Amino acid sequence: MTDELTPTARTILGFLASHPRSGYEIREAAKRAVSFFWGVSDGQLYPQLKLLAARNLIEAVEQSGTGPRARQVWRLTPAGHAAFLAWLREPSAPLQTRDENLVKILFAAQLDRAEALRLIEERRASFQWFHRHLEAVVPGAGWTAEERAAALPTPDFIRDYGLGFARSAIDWCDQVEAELQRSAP
Amino acid sequence: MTDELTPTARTILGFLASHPRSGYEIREAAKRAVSFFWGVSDGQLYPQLKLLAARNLIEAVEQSGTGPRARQVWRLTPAGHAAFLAWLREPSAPLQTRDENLVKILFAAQLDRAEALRLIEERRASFQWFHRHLEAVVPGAGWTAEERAAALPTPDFIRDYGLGFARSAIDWCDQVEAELQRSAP
DNA sequence: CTGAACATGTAAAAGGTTACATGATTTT
DNA sequence: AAAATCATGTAACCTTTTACATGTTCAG
Repeated sequence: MTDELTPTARTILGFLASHPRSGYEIREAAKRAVSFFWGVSDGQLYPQLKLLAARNLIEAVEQSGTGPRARQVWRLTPAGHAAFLAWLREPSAPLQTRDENLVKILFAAQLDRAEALRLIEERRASFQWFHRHLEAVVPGAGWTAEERAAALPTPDFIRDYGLGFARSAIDWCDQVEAELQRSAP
Repeated sequence: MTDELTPTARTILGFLASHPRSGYEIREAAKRAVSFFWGVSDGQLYPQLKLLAARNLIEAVEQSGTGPRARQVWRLTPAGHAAFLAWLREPSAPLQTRDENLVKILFAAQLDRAEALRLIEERRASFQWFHRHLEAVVPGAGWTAEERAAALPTPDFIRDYGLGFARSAIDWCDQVEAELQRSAP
């Protein structure tokens, strides 16, 4: 019985902190809010819900479900709420990304210029797609009543973070491309 | 026998592409060049080297080692070089990051303003540390002769990418902080 | 002579993704 | 009537991390 929760379990606590939700709702909310820097897959979500329930951090809400497979809504217990706050107050783990595409760029010197350029174009296209996708997210849309009523528009913060990242990455592509074209005229 | 190589195995091919190295040298090179967005741990490195050798993608170079535990230097076989090039030419996997810290920010609306501010300060400190660390990396230092002789300074590209990211993240912290302070004067 | 850096490895566990399986309800 | 979406779950697999284990060589 490791005392530590997994990152996914902590995220689940976060989504339940504002109000009760079903597994499916957590999944959808995660997709909307954090899909680009945080994935929650079914294979983790439902087992972790059971695990959190076994630990008394969440509990099932009486369900008004219709069929035999009705959706199960969960809410935080007082212990769960305490665990959630403790998590937010804990020192954060250092940032760690894994981007194989950058590794490719590192080795691009071994391609000829045309192929190296193609690699950068591909990167740019990917970042531009990301940027467009985030721009299409209307701030405030799709939030629950609680989220909209909150003093801080934190989902917008996350969106801004993504937009800033995408912009800086696209600029970087431009610079690298310019240098590639300068290197062998 | 899955035909696919793991990301770590592909990275190893990349480091061997310019010239032969030992496992230890790959580890050190990876630490220098990509540690912030790509980790290579011992527990992966050495087994993957054996696996690549078993697949005939790399081969042991005659070692002039002294002791019973001499370092083993590896080089790409022709098949390994082909696999390396094929990888560079493959379409890239979409970017996927996992940053639990951003998840915390998403839920920061449930803290009072002082605690939310603390969360942002912590983020900023982390990004600033990252930025300082990259600034301290002297472009071109620690490279091998081949790397320095290459037409493209790709390790510098990676450094620039990191610096751009850090700058945009720090700016974002400033903006969020300003908004937090405006929200409840 | 002691500690740091060199150098290679193994075992276990943790965590996540993918694919599969099932069935209800709603929309077209 | 078919297709999409809602909704929950399991099993297998893959990859990575962590901790452990071992021994050498060089510098202070």
